Amino acid sequence: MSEQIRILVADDHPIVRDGLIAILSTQADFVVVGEASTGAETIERTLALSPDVLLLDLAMSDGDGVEALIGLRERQHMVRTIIFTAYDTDERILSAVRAGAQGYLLKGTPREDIFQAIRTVHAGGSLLTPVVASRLLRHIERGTETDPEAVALTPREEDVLRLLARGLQNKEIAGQLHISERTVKFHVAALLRKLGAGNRTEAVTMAVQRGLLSLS
Amino acid sequence: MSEQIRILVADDHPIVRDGLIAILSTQADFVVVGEASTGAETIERTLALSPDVLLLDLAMSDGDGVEALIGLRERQHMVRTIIFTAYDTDERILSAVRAGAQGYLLKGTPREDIFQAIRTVHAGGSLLTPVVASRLLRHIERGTETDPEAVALTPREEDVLRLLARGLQNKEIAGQLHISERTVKFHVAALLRKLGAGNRTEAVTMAVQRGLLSLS
DNA sequence: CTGTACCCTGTCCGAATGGACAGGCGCCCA
DNA sequence: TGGGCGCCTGTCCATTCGGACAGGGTACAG
Repeated sequence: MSEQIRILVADDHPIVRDGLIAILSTQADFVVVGEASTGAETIERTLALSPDVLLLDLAMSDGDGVEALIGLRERQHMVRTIIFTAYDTDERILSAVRAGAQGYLLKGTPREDIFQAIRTVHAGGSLLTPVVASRLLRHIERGTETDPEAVALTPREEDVLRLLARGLQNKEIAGQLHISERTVKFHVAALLRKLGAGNRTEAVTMAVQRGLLSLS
Repeated sequence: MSEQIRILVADDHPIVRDGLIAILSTQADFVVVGEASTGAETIERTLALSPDVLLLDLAMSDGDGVEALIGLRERQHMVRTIIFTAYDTDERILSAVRAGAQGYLLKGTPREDIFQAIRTVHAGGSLLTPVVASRLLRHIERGTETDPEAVALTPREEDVLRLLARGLQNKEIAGQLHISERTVKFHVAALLRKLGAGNRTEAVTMAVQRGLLSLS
């Protein structure tokens, strides 16, 4: 049994964790060594347990799964990681891959494919579905960091975006952030340009679709 | 063993189904008699298997879990139903309760509470978390159907809302729907009024938050 | 020190937005 | 045969939005 793959399951839904544990337990070469329901727990348990593979949900209650992954990388912890998410449109998948995830799985994936994915990643391989793979390829082909699909918003732009989503108008946003209305328009214009949106409404929906913004 | 509660699990994520089956199987008085991954399957299997309790996800790949429930009610099938969803802000929860669901559970619910909920509902009780319960109470206290929280959009308004979310402006929406720009403004105004939004951007985010619109 | 990125501010202007009037047509139900 | 509702259309107007000019300040890396 020394060949078993030691797995840590990180997801904020008990059901999903139980589901993963249940189906992973049917495989003789898998053993789930721990669970985590928050980003902080994920870092802590990974450091403590040193699993072979980390199954990580992007939507953790205390912030982002990507943050947890970046936190681990900063601590030089190179656990092989599979992102486990409900949507393949989530921009954060790309962020996660950049942060060192070896692959990702949709929650709709058949269980056999999940087993195979874990074994592949554990064996040193990586695993991406066509959608993500093609987006990454566009990165490589262009050989550039300036990918219109992968915009990096500045902190201030995120502030404006958040208020934009709440339906505030420029003047109100200016009041909230203690800046002039003109400056708000400056940041809004930057958002439209970076997101490729034609107006503030489209900017908000596109940001949501890319996982840059969550409507709480 | 004739006292076992026969359960049908409907969710479009295999993992969630497996998770439910796994934890439900630990209870001697539960038996999962079937699974469904789409709304159509849910109706079909419920009619075929007549489970005691239906665990139903709101987000089914082929449309709405609520639709499946309404379809069952139209066929006079009164299976006791628990909605199983990730968000408690979803307007569809209220729709589901109106369609005859006895309760709902968040996917973040601890497994013991899930067991208890199933037994409660099977025993003829109902089960609502404080958030949903209070919203329903507001319905009853007001004794009215005109609940500002539960707006009913007309088909045309939904058309406009969908295009609004894509960032189209009035003139473009008019072209898409083959109506005048003025009429678009009429429907937009109706949306703002019904949703209580101050502008189109807020209307879109509020609609998404209430489950009236999904950003595909 | 020079470049670069981020943040902030201004004026001017055409276009889009949303509200306040007002009205017509078809359908269904009491 | 009303009345209600959904859907459609119009004009007028104040406000908002977004772009096209401009520019200045700070912080940090090479």
